[in-house]
Amino acid sequence: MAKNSGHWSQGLLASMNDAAAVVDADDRVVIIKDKYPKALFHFLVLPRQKIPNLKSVTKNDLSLLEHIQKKGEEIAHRANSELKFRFGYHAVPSMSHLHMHVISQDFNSPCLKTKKHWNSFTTEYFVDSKDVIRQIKVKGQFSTDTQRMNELLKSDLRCHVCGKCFATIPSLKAHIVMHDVTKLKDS
DNA sequence: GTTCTAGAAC
DNA sequence: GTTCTAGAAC
Repeated sequence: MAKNSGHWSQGLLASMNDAAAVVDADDRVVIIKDKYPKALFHFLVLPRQKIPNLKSVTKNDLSLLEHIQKKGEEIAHRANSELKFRFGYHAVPSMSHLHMHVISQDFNSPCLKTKKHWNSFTTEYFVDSKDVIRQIKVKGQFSTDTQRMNELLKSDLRCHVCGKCFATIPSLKAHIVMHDVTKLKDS
């Protein structure tokens, strides 16, 4: 076993080979359930090709990125066609191996516990797949302001539906369950 | 990425 | 006294 292969940041590689985690796969991608889902439905779409992160993506990978998004939209619709979903990448991911999040916008999950969790899915730290693809098309590569992104994670807790601010995670969570996320579809 | 927990915040 | 957050993890 190579050094570091068992490190927590390599966990997605193990999950890709875990039959219990995999929900779908084809010749180019594997789709797994997030081990600690931050919403009712939370999947990760990973390319079989070993791409560490967005920084190593080039124009040669555009069709793969589009395939990843298409497969994500499919699994979301199959999981629940009523809920609003978002499809995108963390600007500064913790886990190695490129992965696109497919996450329903209820954020109703006991695994969502911290300000970092919340802000990583509701601020610009979450980059829509469409915007990643657009940037690769225009600039040929993905770039991000890491320092600014890490500051965004410390932003005040703000409801992603109505914009109201909250002092604590529990008060925010009590608030967001009152929004009917099925009504947000296509908004 | 999570777990654990000290001490801040209430 | 309890809730909640934030930083270390060798």
